Amino acid sequence: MGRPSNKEQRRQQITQGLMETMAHSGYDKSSIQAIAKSAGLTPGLIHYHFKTKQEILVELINNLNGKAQARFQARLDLASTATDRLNAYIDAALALGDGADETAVSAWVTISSEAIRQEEVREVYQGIVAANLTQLTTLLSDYKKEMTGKLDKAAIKALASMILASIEGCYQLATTAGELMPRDYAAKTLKALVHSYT
Amino acid sequence: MGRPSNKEQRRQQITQGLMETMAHSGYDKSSIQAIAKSAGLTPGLIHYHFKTKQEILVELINNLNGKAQARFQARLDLASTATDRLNAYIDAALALGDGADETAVSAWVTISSEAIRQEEVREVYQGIVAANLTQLTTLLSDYKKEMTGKLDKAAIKALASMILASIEGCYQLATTAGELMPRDYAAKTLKALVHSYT
Amino acid sequence: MGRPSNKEQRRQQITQGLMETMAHSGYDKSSIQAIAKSAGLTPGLIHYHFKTKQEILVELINNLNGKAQARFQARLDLASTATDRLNAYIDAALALGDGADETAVSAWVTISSEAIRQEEVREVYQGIVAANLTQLTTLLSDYKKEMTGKLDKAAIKALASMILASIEGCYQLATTAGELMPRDYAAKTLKALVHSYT
Amino acid sequence: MGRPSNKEQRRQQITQGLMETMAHSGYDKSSIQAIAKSAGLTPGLIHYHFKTKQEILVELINNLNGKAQARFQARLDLASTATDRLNAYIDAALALGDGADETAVSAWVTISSEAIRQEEVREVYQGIVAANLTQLTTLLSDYKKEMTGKLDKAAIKALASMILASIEGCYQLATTAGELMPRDYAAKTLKALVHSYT
DNA sequence: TATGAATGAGTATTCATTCAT
DNA sequence: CATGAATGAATACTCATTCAT
Repeated sequence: MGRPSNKEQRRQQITQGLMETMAHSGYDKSSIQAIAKSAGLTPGLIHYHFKTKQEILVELINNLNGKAQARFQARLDLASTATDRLNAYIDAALALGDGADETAVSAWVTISSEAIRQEEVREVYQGIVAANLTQLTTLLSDYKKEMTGKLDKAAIKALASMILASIEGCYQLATTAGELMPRDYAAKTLKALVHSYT
Repeated sequence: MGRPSNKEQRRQQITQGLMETMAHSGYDKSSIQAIAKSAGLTPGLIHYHFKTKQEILVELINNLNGKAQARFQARLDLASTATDRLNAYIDAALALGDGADETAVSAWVTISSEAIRQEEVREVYQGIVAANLTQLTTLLSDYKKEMTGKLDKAAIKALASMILASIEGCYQLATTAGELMPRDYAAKTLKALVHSYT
Repeated sequence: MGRPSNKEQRRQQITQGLMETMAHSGYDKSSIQAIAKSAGLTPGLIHYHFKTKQEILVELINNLNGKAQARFQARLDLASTATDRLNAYIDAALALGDGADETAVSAWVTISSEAIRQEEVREVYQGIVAANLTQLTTLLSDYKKEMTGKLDKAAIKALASMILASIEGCYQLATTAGELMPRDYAAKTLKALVHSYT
Repeated sequence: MGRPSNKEQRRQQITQGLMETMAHSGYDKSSIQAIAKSAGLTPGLIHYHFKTKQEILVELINNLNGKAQARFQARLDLASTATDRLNAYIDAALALGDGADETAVSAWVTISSEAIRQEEVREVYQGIVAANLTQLTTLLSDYKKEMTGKLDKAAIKALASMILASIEGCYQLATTAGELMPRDYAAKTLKALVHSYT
């Protein structure tokens, strides 16, 4: 009895609203009123579903990460070798056409920058970075076995870090200076570098 | 007659003030009040020397870029081969101990993110990106000749872009998740990747 | 659902607040604080209902013009001849006892002066001037027919302009030097001048 | 000994500076810095010659009035009859081509409006209004004798007031809605009205 | 659930005036 | 006389959050 709950839908609407405003206005300039407008809701309702603005941000971060993981998993299902799996990771991160979902990429760059100053955001963000480093380390270890590469543990960790850094850097340059970048260079070049190295 | 000018000194003080507050509070939260406090000046005086807050930011960007170029030039003077010169570039960008000047690096990451939303900042930022791409392309072309590498023009452009992205990504991860990163991995790993590739 | 709207009432309160402060402090000195106080509201609420201070001013101009037109219409209903109608116009403008609504008159003088410097205000103000010139021209044409006057079109236009100028001038002197002016001279003298002329 | 004083010249420069900025920015927006710039001087020097901003305004009012009187006197020298003298007054005020010295007229309109709110300005302004009323009353009395007009003292006072109001109104409309006004209507129409009336 | 009115603290910017040189 | 650095108070406008309905 009573109307069916729409909490989940509303929360989705709201995080999407934040993502869109944040993509071109940044986090600070994404006022609750602006988010509300972008989500087609009213300011009061935002605070009915989220206690604070930061709470929306955290949920958005997790949403974006979830989608990225899903993209990776989808490609993983088609991969049979360790090389395929490593490529799947890089492609899932970069092969979207270097900015397929421009809004999401732009929002992610902004999130990285918010991680510098908001403790709680930093924690969530670092959790995601740590998870990705682990994931990449595993992928690289398997890959090394397959290739009888000579990398030691430290080198693998360093390589994983550099791959992650490159990906984040590509997001950033795609957002801030996309016009200056070559077409579709990112995934291809990164894969080539990694494969030549191992 | 008249009081001796101290404009240059004051402008320096102010841009440094912005750099420091921006490094841990971001641009929006770097209020004129905060900048003033950090610079040991009064808010009114800030606006006596700079018309707008954005003007301070633009000057800071140019300052930081100038220092980076100076670091590169210094290393360039010691380099004799094309390989040395390429290494000099990467080292100048990354070998500061992955965050020697943490404040400047953190400020730079924030600047990249501001480039998304402030037109004028974007223009300045893109100018610097373009200049660096050109610089790197030249370095890589020379390097290729020296190594009889097989890279074509497009590949060189792509590699230059990826190197720049990696550097920016390293700055970002150093700032947002420095604890998770290996010690001193950045310059070493990037150089290794590039050299194995060519 | 939701709180009942009181937008119209609040906007009225606010424009009245501006009118009062503007009448004796001018537009620039009518701070949002001052308007808020005069309206019995908080500064934040002012900006909830009006985006900018200028928007309040524009609404006030239209309000004042609306009231003036209403006064004229009321007198028009009682007028049967062209002479009556012309008198109705002048009386509606001036016969309020040369300052019956001193506050409104004073605010209007200030508005005229703001029209010099604020583009948007000027446009609205000129629209009202133009409408009044048209109105007066029609009144004078009818009046001329009734009186078999010898005025040509250009003379009527000039006369309409002079009547309007005289009215505005009366407002100004009433506000700035009211004590020096004779009692109730305005409507009577202007009507006499016009009638003797035609 | 010592350099020759340039006080008078400096004061002139400064009042002219105020006149110019005030003409299109109003009094409040005419900052000392803006006046200084317009006068080709420095802010500090302004306050060396004038204690306050208001003092500049008062001197400007007197300057403008002085010039107006001079224009009238010049025409008066050519006038032989009372009619000529009355025309001389109106022409001196209005025949400058309805805005010959646009800047001065615009500044004067602004001054009228400042008279509403600044006590000291109002006093000076009212002094000028009073002097003009007296002047006009005398002119009209003489004129009446010449024309054996039937105006009583009260009517003359009322007429003088209306003439002054019309002049001020013409200034105002010339400044705020000049494009809407007929060419050179002002002096001609006002003289015609007055002469038909007496 | 939902609306939108209301608030209070905060922000960039302006400016008359003072004053060291 | 002259410069221009410096200040402190004021101002329009923003916004997360609360709350009456």
